[in-house]
Amino acid sequence: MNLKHNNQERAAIFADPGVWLEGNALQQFERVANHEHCLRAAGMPDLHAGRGIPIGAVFAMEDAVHPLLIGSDIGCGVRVVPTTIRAGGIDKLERRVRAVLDDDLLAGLHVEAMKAAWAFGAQGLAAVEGLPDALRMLAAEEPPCARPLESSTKHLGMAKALGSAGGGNHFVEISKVSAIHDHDRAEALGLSAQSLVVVAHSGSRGLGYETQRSWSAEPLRGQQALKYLGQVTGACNFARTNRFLLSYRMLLAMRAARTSKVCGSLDLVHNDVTEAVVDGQEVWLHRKGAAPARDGQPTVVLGTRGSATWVMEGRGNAAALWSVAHGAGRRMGRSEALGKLRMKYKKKNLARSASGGRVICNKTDLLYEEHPDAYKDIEQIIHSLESFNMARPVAALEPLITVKQ
DNA sequence: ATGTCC
Repeated sequence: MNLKHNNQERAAIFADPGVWLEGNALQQFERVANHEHCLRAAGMPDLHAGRGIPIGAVFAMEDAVHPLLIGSDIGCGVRVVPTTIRAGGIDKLERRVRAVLDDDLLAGLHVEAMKAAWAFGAQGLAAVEGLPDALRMLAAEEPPCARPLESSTKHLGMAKALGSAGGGNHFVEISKVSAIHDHDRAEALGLSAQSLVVVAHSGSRGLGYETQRSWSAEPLRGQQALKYLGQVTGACNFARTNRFLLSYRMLLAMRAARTSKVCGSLDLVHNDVTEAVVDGQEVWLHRKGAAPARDGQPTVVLGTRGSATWVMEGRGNAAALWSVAHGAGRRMGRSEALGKLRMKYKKKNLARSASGGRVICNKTDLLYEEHPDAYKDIEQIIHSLESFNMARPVAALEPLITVKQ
């Protein structure tokens, strides 16, 4: 690769030789890495092309914050909620999931919930009177969030997006712990063999989209940067709350929406900007589809609806900018997947994945675009993360019921 | 990705 090197480690892609990387994605990565203020760049093994900016990468930028590197889905991430419920009959579970999808989770308190979400994250829902008691009790267990500088009034129109996954690769699912690789770590996280787990992948919906739209493509410094970062904080709080609510809905279906049945939770943001020190220098760490992987801290790498999601333990690899892949990474673009997979699979066969999981999705195109075949092999991604000492496996979560709506 | 193009 033709990268300007200050030293050999300045920009690198952390993927095993066997991991396929699309030429366009490599070009996009190279272009950002060669930016004059990019101190370091790390490409994850799930690197794939985005709209100008590659997805599955981390960029350490000196001097300024670059909203363009974050894009519209500010605060996008993954939540994992382990439970004490043992995997059982899937038919009954699917019926219950379908039943709860019609409920109004927020009981008509969308605006109040959104204000609380923006300012305090999921914990804020505990203080919203009128919400269901079970929801408020679970919310009270949530960790506190950073406080944004501004209020949320500008984005109140986005309130109704709270509690639904959105489009694209977003989903909420019920999985089971199908394999445990590190018993001590798994136990510490509340993950026991064959127990049910909720996995939610979603972001800040239209709120992040509007935030991004309100800024130009220019890098931000000083007061401008602070203002943007405050909005990122609010969008991240909103996105975390959204994942909390998506998870809560699945917990309701599992009859597990109470603190005694929930074994903690993980919530990892893979699309944001944070402060860090790289090579002794303060930088803005832009994560674009890359999950944090600090030493000894848990992280999550998403599979597909037909392959396992992995809970891992970060190794704090500084060369990889303390990050891991956020998922399997696309092998095919959306239109490519639509074209190729429509030939290969009949629509009626898409309601179940090859591994037997159920899929609840009323958009036919999305079923093809997000088909497991459109993604790289998750095992290769996990192996890459191990071989580069970025993270090590803790437990595999096999999807049982995937909801995309 | 997007209260997403009608």
